[in-house]
Amino acid sequence: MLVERSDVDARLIDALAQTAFSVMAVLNRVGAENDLSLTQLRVMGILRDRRLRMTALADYLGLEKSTMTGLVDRAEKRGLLGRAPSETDGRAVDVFLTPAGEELVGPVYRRVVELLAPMVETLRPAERRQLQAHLETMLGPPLP
Amino acid sequence: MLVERSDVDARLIDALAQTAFSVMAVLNRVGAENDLSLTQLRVMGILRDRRLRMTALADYLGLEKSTMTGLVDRAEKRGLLGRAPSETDGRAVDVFLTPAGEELVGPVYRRVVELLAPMVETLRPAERRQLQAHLETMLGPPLP
DNA sequence: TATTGTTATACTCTATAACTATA
DNA sequence: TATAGTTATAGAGTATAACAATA
Repeated sequence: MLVERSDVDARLIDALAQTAFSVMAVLNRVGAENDLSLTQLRVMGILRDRRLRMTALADYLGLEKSTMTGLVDRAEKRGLLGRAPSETDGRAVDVFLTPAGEELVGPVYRRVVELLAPMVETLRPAERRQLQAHLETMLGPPLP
Repeated sequence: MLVERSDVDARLIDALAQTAFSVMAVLNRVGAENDLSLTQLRVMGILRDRRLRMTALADYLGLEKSTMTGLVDRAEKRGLLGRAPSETDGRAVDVFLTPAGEELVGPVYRRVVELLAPMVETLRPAERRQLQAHLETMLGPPLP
């Protein structure tokens, strides 16, 4: 009998999906604790050390430009994000963290680490290093 | 200098979060290909081999009962899910996949595997087995 | 002409609060 | 009284289509 894909792979993929849901649950929870949606949390994380145009953000997140408009509108009203016209392209708009946004993103990040730590701590140090290496291999090179 | 948590752990947690976003992107995409939201996709996966009450589903997904009502309403209108009064509790409602729902869930699952396979295949077989074992350790025992 | 971003519109997801029916 | 589920309502996230301003 032919097998297209090994059983290990199917179980691995199940485990990846379940892990993804567990991690997302934590991110959603931390978001909720700070009145941030998952997407807003993500935007703030991305802008932590970058300043990006609306379109670049939309592309990175896989969203439409019009969706970004609403997302940034709401975060701007709360004083977390700012908009500024691009210096080099009259059509473009740069988005960045305000000081209040920067003040929020640090504690939020630490809270995520705090909540995910118990999961990670079920593994021994050597296993953690292996897991990290394997995940990083799967993810490929990071953003510049 | 004191360190509260090792650097490996912070990087591991970053890798876990990024992996989660990558997996979610695939699940969202497969959902979109089939006009299913992430949550509906998840409900269908859960009901693949179970029949659950509204409240049990809501608890499992971390949603309010009222949210489940709308979710199941829409899937029921599309003929994917069905409702039936519980045989043992006059207040309760069981939710289950219809034949059309069952027909959809198989190909959807295979499509998810197909799209996640390239990621997994960046690892060698021995590494995949390690990764699977580590993820399963972190996740703890599965649902009965 | 093509690209950047916004606006208008519509639908889904989600929660809270009030309600009905059953336990 | 407590629990299971629905309804009503409201806000956020999302996409599509049409638009204005700039390249």
